[in-house]
Amino acid sequence: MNRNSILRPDTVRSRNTTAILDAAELEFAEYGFKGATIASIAKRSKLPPANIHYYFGSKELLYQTCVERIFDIWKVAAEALDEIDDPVVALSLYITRKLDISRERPSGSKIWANEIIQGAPTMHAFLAKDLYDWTDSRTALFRKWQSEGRLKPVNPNTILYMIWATTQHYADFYHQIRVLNDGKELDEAQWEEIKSDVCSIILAGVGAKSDFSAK
Amino acid sequence: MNRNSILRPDTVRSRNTTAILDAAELEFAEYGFKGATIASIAKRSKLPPANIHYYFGSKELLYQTCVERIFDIWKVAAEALDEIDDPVVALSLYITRKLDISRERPSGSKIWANEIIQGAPTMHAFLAKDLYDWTDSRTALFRKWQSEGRLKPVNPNTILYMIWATTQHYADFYHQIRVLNDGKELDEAQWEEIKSDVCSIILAGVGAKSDFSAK
DNA sequence: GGTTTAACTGATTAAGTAGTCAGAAAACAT
DNA sequence: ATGTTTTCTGACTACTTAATCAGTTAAACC
Repeated sequence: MNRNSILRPDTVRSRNTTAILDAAELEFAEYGFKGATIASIAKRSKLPPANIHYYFGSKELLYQTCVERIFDIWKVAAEALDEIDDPVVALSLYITRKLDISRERPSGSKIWANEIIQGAPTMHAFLAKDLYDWTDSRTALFRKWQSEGRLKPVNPNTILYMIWATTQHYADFYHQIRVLNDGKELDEAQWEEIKSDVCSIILAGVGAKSDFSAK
Repeated sequence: MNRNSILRPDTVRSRNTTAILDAAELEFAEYGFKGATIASIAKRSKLPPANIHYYFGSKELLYQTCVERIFDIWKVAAEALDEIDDPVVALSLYITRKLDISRERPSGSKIWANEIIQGAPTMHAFLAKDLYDWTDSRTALFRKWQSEGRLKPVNPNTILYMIWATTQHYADFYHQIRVLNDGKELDEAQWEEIKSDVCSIILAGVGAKSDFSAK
């Protein structure tokens, strides 16, 4: 009955739970909670359906475990805005990290998108508490920068939303981007160009300036 | 209430098909194609489930009709970039229109998001043909502006993606935005501020300049 | 090697699910 | 009124779904 084995070595249990979570992440990302099926997750993970209930108890609990795993990854990117007092460096680093995550783990972003579209039935508490507080302290930082003339006076929330929207667009809408890229995957050089262009547009857009005295 | 009454007057048929399409739009937006159920759409539209099959034949056809109705609305916004040769005016108008649509018809944007997340099983032909061509001609226009020094030299696709991502974010992620707005709906003044800030950030970000000779 | 405990799964259940269809009800024509 | 066509729907079918559970296999321990 024990769960939550994001644990050590190469036990049968750890291998199976990881395989199930990986499969579930793809399935939930593609079809949302309602549209996903245990049978399909079982097939993707090459395990019998009953095994999934054995490890996770229910579809709901599997989903929650999936979501928690995503949060852990996103928290790391969020730290970029925490300790750096230079808007140019802080925003560039945050945007770059978020784009890296969109590239490497698009499923996480898609699950989040599905959740919010559906009105966040599962994540509502997280939104209203953790994300609210985080956003609040970040917009306070933006306001400080604005008062120092290092950021243009626009609504700080709008700045955050634009960064989230744009960076996650490269995960959620990757299929569309690939079609418009002549059906080809984005290559290394293109990803670098995207990072550079998005940073350039946002930084110029919000009028981000490094501290003059430090220059 | 009854938008887009494809059919004439106030017949039983037109009232019912509209009620079903409105209900279906909400349902598909929330749960995607797989997650949506005929029974739930029937309940939303206050009609018996068999009636939906009577009018639309199948879930698939209902979905397609839904999607077509959305395209018709989006095409209007797309025209903003068609005939205006001033990047400042053209981009402002396009962004403003897209934000208006996100506010008034968020379901359309959500259905689109769900479709793309799932790899566009239904809209793929539209993506690869119509959207591809439209995007191609728009990015050509951006390149022309760039050669005239009226737009910063960044990848034109990135500019479009940022506009799409940001404007549609206010539809797809409205729930999150509302939570971060202290649980309150965005009011008229806030929407105006968003339009103004988004235009300001994007225009400054891409270095949009009106034609000097015309000034 | 034998006993206990944990890991697993095939078969089944009960609750949805899209779609069908015979025929009722309404609209229309004469 | 009467007959005829169109519109509509309750009851049904065939299938999918999450979840259960009895029973089997494998591992752990002594």
